[in-house]
Amino acid sequence: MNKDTDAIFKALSDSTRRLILDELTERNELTLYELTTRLIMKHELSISRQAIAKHLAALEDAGLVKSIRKGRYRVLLFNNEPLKDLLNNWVD
Amino acid sequence: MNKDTDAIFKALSDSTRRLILDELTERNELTLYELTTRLIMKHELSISRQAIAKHLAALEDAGLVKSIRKGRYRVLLFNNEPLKDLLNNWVD
DNA sequence: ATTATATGCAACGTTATAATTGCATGTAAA
DNA sequence: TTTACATGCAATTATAACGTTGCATATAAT
Repeated sequence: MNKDTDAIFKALSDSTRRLILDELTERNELTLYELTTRLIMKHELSISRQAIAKHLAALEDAGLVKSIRKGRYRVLLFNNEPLKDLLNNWVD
Repeated sequence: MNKDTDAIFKALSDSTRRLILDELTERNELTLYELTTRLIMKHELSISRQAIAKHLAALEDAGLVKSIRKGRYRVLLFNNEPLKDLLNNWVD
């Protein structure tokens, strides 16, 4: 019942955040800008850049996304490590 | 992005509901009454029976818990089927 | 039948979450 | 050094989630 686990499940509970993870799985190293346009264009999502940035904050808080500054861009990296044993208590 | 997936992740996003799943994993076939006393006594949770009933509704909605009436009791059964391939898109 | 027990249902208040808007900062190109 | 572009931060609003309270229903025991 640790705090990290809670952050992970909370992060996964939103469909937009899961979509972000899907995008990052398909094509790692997206910038926030690229991600935003992809979500809006490709997935016809109507959402602001700021809203996406908040979702990313939640994902980073859970350790599911890392981000590094590259020039004026912020590059996003998916980290699935926290997911690996997440359901092991319930699924064999 | 289907509705079921959303219900499952939403169900898992609450720590009390995860605790309920833990209890049902440890000892299947609990009645709502037993579950309530266990959560309150054993885990020192301060929560009403009605609140637990709502959590169970969420878990049932996600297909994670089944319940059957037995006399005046409601017996709860854990079903981990919906969890089995839940993270497969992200974890190998 | 009456009483006790286990559960169901609905209205309400409080808090948390998602998203927007507006402005500020930092970096790159002209 | 302007100007454009990508991102960061803060205040606000709207909605959803969690929990409580009060009452109703159903089954079992006396």
